[in-house]
Amino acid sequence: MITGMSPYDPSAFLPFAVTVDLVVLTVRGHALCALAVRRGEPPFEGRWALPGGFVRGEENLAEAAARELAEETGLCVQDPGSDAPTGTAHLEQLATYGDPGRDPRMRVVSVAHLALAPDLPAPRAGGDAEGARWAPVRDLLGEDLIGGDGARRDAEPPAPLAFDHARILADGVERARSKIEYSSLATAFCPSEFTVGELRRVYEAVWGVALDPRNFHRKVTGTPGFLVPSGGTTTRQGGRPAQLFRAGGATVLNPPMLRPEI
Amino acid sequence: MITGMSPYDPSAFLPFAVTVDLVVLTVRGHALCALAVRRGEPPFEGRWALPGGFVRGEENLAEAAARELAEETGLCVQDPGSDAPTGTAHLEQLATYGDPGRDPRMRVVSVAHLALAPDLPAPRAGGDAEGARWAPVRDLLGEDLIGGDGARRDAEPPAPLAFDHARILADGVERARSKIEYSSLATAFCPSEFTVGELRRVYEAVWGVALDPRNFHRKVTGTPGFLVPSGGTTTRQGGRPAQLFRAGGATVLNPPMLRPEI
DNA sequence: AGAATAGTGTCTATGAGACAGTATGAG
DNA sequence: CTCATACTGTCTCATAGACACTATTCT
Repeated sequence: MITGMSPYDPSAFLPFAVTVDLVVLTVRGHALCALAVRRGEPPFEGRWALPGGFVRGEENLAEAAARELAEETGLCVQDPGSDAPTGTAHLEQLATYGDPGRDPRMRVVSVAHLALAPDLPAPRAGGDAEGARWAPVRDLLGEDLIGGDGARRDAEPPAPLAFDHARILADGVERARSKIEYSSLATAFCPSEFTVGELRRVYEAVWGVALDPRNFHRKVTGTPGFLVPSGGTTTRQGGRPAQLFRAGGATVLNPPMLRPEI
Repeated sequence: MITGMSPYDPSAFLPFAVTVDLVVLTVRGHALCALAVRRGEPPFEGRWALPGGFVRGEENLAEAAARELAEETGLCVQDPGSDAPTGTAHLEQLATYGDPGRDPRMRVVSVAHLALAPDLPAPRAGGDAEGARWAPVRDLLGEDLIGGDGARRDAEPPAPLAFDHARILADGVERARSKIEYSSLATAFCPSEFTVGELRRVYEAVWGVALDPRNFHRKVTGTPGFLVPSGGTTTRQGGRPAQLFRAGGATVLNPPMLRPEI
């Protein structure tokens, strides 16, 4: 890493603050939602932001992100062996943002992480944040201004997120939309047992499209390793009882579940 | 970014050094190669490493990566408008590595970038690096120890890369292998004009497989926006003259060019 | 002529999308 | 009964992979 400088110039080393920011996504109702915290201090005081915090001296980036996630939501990172009381989430590194001036106070490089969680937990405000909530992604990004399809007429004007968090959130959402195509990650949005219909509603919420229930059923049950029947059935959605499944061992989907174009 | 700490703890802010490391890939002969520089100072003195350097105060991460790339190779980042003399390359952020102890001297967070370049330039050592070379990825990663297929019996023992650069390189290679499936990025390995056969050899080198020339031709010429004929022909590969193409405007390939499994 | 590469055509298996039709519960 | 959801089956079209065949150059 400290190689290839020409000429070698120690004065080029200047100290940065390094933080982790979290894009925590879940599906509530029929909408893709993200965790937002209200800022309790300047800059952007009172505005919504992504949760995050400094990386500490003894932890690596993934550990810092997992710690922040636990502080904000109580969620533990999915890890076979450690049984979590409140729920488990998928966590992965997203991208790093380090433009000069993205934080007016100092030079901050933020390593954003993406977390996918089931709907179970109620958000809990951590520490100095005055509040936390699950907000529909379309509200946070102000995507529905022209929307002819999504009928939204809420009073709340979409105050933009603090810092460059709108871009980070957009990048995280696009990563999630893309990854559930060719991986089994959509099950991270579901509780440990779920039906094919519930999994389909996850795909519909993340992609924002309607899917054919019959073709979807044939596809996901036909992909080896994606779903394993857990034996039980449920009728919590109404209608004929549906078979319950757990996530199978497969992480990569072959063939992929390509989202319909436009 | 500086939100959600509980309790708010200014002492948690400790200074990091932030660097960019580069995974620069090209196709030489029939092998995927990466740019490696020899370290001229401890730690890991004399060992091969990825090129990289500190992020300066006034530049963002992409600018720092582009500057390092130009210093090491003379390549300019692909950008319609700016005509580069030595050649252009694709550049994108890869991932960030920040484990404590990855650099024994201090806490360093490295934002790795991935660059894809055509074979034109000879590597030029920058500044304090005592040398630079294009090395086959399989040599740098020591992947060919058991290889029954790839006949390699070179004298050079694969001394592992310095720091955690082997992992960074592996991540970059995997990103490149995956991205040429569903994007037109493979053309970044080609000169401005190229034949279908040359493009196929790029895919074969990156994936390490043999592809059917006839199906490949039908596929790439049938994907709209991937290739546009430039009018000329060439016979530099021997055999019947081949039509020359340029990269089309499409960045995403639909349908994708899926690599054969196993 | 023979070797090498370029390019076209043809067959087959597989999967996606559209949609008919049946099964089983709640009210 | 009606309605909602679950599930199965069938048809058609597009595409991938395998491979025969022709075209054009070089040695």
